Amino acid sequence: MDYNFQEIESKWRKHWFEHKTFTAFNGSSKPKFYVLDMFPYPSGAGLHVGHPLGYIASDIFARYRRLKGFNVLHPMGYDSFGLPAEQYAIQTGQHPAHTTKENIARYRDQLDQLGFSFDWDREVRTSSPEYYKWTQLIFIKLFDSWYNQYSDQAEPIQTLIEHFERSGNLKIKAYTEYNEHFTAEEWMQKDEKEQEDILQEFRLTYLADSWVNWCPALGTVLANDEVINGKSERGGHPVVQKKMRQWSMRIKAYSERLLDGLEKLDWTDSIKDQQRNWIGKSLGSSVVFEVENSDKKIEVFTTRPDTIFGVSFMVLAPEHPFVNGESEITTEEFKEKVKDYQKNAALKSERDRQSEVKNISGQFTGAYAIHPFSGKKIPVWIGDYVLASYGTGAVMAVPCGDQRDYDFAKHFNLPIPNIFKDIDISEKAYDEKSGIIANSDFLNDLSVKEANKKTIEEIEKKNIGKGKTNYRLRDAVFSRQRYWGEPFPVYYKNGIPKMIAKEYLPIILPEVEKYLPTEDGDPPLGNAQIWAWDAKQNAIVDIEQIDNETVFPLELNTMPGWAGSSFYFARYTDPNNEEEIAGEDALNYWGNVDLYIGGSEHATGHLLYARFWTKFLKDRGVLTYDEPFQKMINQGMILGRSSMILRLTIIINCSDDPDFKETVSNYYLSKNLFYRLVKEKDRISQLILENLKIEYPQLKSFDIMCIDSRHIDISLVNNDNLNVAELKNKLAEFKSAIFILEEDGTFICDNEVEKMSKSKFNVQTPDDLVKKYGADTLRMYEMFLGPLEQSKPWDTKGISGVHNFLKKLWRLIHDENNNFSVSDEKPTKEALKSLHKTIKKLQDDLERFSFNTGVSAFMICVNELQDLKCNNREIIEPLIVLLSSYAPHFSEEIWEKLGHDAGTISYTTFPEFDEKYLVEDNHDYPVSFNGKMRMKVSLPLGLNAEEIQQKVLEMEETKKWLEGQTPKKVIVVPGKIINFVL
RNA sequence: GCGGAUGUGGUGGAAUUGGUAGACACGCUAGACUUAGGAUCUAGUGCCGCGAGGUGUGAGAGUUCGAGUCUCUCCAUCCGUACCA
Repeated sequence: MDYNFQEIESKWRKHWFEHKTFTAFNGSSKPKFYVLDMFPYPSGAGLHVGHPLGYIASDIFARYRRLKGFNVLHPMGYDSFGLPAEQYAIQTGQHPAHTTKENIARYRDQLDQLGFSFDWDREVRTSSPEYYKWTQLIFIKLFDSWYNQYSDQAEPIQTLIEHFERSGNLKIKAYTEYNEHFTAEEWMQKDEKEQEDILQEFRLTYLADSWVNWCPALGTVLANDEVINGKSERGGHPVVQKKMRQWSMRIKAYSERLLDGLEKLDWTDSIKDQQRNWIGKSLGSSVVFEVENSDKKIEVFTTRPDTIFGVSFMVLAPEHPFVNGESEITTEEFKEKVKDYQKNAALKSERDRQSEVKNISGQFTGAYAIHPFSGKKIPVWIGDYVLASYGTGAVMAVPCGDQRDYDFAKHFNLPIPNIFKDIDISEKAYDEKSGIIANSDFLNDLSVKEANKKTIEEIEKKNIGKGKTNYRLRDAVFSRQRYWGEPFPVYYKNGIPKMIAKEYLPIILPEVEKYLPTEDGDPPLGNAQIWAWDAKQNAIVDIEQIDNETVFPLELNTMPGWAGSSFYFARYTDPNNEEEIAGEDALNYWGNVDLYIGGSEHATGHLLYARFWTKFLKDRGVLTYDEPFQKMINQGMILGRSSMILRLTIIINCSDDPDFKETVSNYYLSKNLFYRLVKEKDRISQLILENLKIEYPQLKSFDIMCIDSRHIDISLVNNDNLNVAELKNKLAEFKSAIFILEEDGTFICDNEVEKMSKSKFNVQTPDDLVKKYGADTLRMYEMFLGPLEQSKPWDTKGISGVHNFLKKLWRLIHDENNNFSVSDEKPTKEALKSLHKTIKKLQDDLERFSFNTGVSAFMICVNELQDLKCNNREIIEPLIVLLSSYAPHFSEEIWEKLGHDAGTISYTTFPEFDEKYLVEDNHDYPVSFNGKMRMKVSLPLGLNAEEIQQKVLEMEETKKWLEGQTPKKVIVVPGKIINFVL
């Protein structure tokens, strides 16, 4: 073999490792550049070919920036807390720390194989105590903060307490949903518990009974983004609503800043829009409706105050306080019916409610509200299309202007007053925000926009509401009933949560016997024996010692997966700092991430939470920037090609009794036979019969009942051809299976393109390909596959093309005996042109992250050099430097052979592009007549438009095409095109 | 429903500011070398046509001397999200 990639690659991997070639130093006269990948969760399946896609891209870019003279930070780590390790632990009893360690080792091996230029000295693991110490510290800081809306930032809770002590909460403008007022005296009279209850309304993390997505199968609570279509993201188990005491993050306080911050980020519109929608800002107004014969007032939020005269009924969420418990407004007559309705609604999980979008349900409460302007009586209903968790949990229904209200009104025969001038609402609601308002007292003849403004003015004048902004974003539940996560630095003194002081962090995850919840339904940490806090000794002690005097119970929940990943980017900049998350110098030097590469699936999870924490940490002086990721590229998913075999379920009859039937389901039909099953039924049936007869000689009749498909391991399949013998050998269940083959003796599988997953047996690991073609080939091939941001099915068909390119280049600079050989002669003009064209193309491609066309540029260049038989040092050397970001091992090898110090190619400089080599004496102008290209003329460069026109008009060929006509106009773009308009 | 994308040969995909559509690669066809080829090299390869030529970027219109690219309408596929008042 002439290009011995295996030898070359292991040589350079070793060299880089031993020489720490890619260590990044804090502080340098060079400009900085921070390239970051979303760190992986180290799953048991190892890396598949989709994982490295983004890493390869970021590595190419990091190496490119190094050549361009930047001090590059390019770290890697592991998001190593998570559910799979825990579930594995539940099944096998293996400690998650153990499996996590093993998985990380495997990941590291696989990553190393690919020649990444990570600075491994900066590795972080979210599950290591040295790291989660900081996660715990941030939690404490959040607890110790409130959001001051005057300064528009988070501030220490102490300042709020001082304020309460001085003047109560009357003059404060804080982010909270607490709406009672107290004076300084009243504050001082409250006991510790009462004070803490109030403070919890302000703290940025707080305990609350909240409706949570409870997953009975996993025995845990899930965040909204961990629930997909009413099922858990992991495992797909059903999720129901449950009220639990949970830690929550007051992310809502940051709604506006999270929205604003998007403006200055260089992210795709798609992700920005997803975040905008998630935050869901809407402008409108609150309006208070009095209730007849009651002192209760129903507050609603509406984005359409202009439609206030179209209100014909009101709807409360079934969970609304006014239809529950003491403050109930339901009349005696309807109490029973309302209770029934609520019971039914509560039984429905979120999923059921969703799937019943079209089903309209509701119940009249017997109560009436009073319209604030017309004074009319408005019936109050409850209905589950109104959500308790959005707005005030109550709506003023305007059936003529909102389709849902319209449907509700039609269904329950409620009036639908029309308040739009010249609009027909007999079929459906008119929900456009335009038109003229009618039948609306003081709003008549106003446009929607004017009426909106006018109504808010009137509402505010009457003091029954005010202009208001509402956000869809909800506070993030932060507790998980799991073992394998960060423990909270929290203990409970008589039910009051207390933070453990910074000096005693980290609070290390205790050992447990079982990873399942306890019998009482406590989280797994409830199984820990050594899990109580001695507040005097400041130490974790045995739970037996709990006396609630000096020894207290510790929090049993752990933190969610997104905790550790919300600040890791900052930790990389100063990973060994034991005093702070990162020192000021490191923060100031590296700043935020310049380029972040990862999947778009984290749009409303990780990417939102990381932004939230960053803004918070900036407020509290921990970080120096308020957006973590300046530019982001979202790589597409690499899909797998699954192979499936088609299974027949056949009913057979082997006796004379027609009712004596048996079912067999171990017959498999080759794909092409299956597709011919309809057309050539008899022939295929005959084939099946022949096979059946072998096993059932007594067979009288048979009938195919159904056909289904089963995933099988793609390693047993080659070009859709199943290796039947190996399958039978490997899996016992197929030992006695019958495979009905094609005429040529093969068994063809069906296939489908879908997400790679262990359960579909379609995972392609990079290992085999690295073995067969080398890491450089795989790196280039993954880039060559197509635009980085596009999802695409994995397909190895084209890999030989990329491999050939490297072989070709190798041969170009080696003689027949595989000895390195370059010419020291001056290169030809053509060769220089080819080189400089490539430099320019490559640089442009890299700057716009077009990695696939970059690979093509190399191929074109090498093809040209091969045609020119050019192996001049002056061409090869810069070309190798260009190539070093894509194919680092190959390039290092040649670089050394060219006489440079080993391992120095990464820190040489990117070749300078010189336009002079591209300048041609002549340019082939396409000449078109009326826009149609007819001929090409070669003209010297440097002529102006007029001269070009003159020259072309004089040509015989031109005259032929003009056929004696005089052109109306001649368009000449020097260096580009000549067009005659006839 | 709403939001975002994407539609180009047999296939993956190029075409950066409107200026020679299909670069590059796979595949395929033919040939050379070879004991052999899943090695290497040469030529060809959008479609129709012997050819001149015609035609061609999901469909239809428009702007322009000129449109894959800009505008409008529609269709298809994928992703995200969903009773948000």
